[in-house]
Amino acid sequence: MNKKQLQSEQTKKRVAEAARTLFAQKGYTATSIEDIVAATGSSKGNIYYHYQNKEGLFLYLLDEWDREWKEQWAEKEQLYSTIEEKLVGFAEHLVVNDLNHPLTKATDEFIYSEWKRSDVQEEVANYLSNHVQMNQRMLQQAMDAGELKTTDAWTLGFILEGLLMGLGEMSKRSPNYDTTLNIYRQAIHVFLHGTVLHKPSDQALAQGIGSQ
Amino acid sequence: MNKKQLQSEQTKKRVAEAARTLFAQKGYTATSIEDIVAATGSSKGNIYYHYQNKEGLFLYLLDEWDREWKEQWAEKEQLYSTIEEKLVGFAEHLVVNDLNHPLTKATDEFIYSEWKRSDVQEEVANYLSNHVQMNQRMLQQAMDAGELKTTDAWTLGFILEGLLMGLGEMSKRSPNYDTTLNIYRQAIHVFLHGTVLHKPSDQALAQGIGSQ
DNA sequence: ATGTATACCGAACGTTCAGTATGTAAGAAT
DNA sequence: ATTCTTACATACTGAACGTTCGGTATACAT
Repeated sequence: MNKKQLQSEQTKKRVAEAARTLFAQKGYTATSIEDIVAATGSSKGNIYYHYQNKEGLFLYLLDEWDREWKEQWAEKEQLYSTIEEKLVGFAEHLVVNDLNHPLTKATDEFIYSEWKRSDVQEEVANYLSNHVQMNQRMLQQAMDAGELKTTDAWTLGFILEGLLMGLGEMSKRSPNYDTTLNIYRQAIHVFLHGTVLHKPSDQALAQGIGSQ
Repeated sequence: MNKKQLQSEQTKKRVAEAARTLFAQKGYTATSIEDIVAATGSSKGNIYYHYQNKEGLFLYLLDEWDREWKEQWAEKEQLYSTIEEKLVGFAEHLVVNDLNHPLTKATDEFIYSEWKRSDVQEEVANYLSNHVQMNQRMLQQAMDAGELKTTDAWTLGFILEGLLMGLGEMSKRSPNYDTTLNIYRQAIHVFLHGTVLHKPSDQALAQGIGSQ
């Protein structure tokens, strides 16, 4: 690694970090290249030297994020044994690493602003599909272990993903950390144990015993 | 009502309808006032005569949508008796009236593109809060009727809203109607009955009876 | 018949912003 | 010592778009 190459790499990172901060603060569209120029002291031409374009710069940041996210969860996952622990841990991981990540909102904005472009749509679909499959594996394991009712694991994975994504969507608006964490935990509980009241009489009747 | 006023109202509606179609097809940002001009044959000045600005025009469309949605659900709700029927009906209503509504994506785009503006954020928060409260009432009724376990109805309403919103978010990408409807129904089932396998031994032990 | 408010037109403006063309200096290669 | 390449700077382009505004036509009231 040359002295020159080293310098170059550093400036590239400097740009990336400044961009991340700005995207987080102002959003994707509202952050202009000029803003990044002003924040880095670097020049416009230089940014276009290091990154293909504005979108490329943003996608670079998303890649970094995804990589880190996966690494961290892979480490954490091993710590849990039962499906309940695992799901709660997963929910917590989401709250900590996604909900509070600076780029969540900017990413949503980016996706929806470019929502017509098929390549973006494809990538999002891919990302979701991966997540659903991840959930599916997790749930299937639990089914095989006799922890969960045996049903279609893919559908269940889809529902779990929907639940967590929806909670995220809602929680982005109200930034109370403890409440959010609590809601996520309760949501996992609902996912596992449901909400209907099993009247003693019902169970008893089903088992051929008198009520009460 | 004058002949002139009538004409005026008609053109206003003509603009609204053309705008709705265009917003649905191209999204909010990508639809220019010029596009609407071209589609209506009306002029730019005329559009600004009838509506405050581009945003005002869009919000007008959202208002219409919301009004219709509420009316239709109010009618439907009376038809159900148990909470299970009601929730399934609710889910179906969402799939039919929201997921397939032309403005869903454009609305998301609009919200995220204007996500910095506090008034927009407030309105969204309001909208969500209303929905959660709606769910809360529904669930509280079911709790009072002994259909559901008695817990915090607000949290449960929040979770339900999250679940449905997340499923919507996911289903927007895969437009298979039947699959979507099926997933929603199963999601309601999970919400009500959970996913864990109640081993017979567990229940039996809890009740002090031998297994099987 | 005439004044007036309403409905509508369309050219022009001002601004924003991603992207490019061109220049240059310093380090690396020969 | 020279040439070449890399890394960065400056100035500029061109297009898009929301909004404004001076003006016109039409229906209605008096």
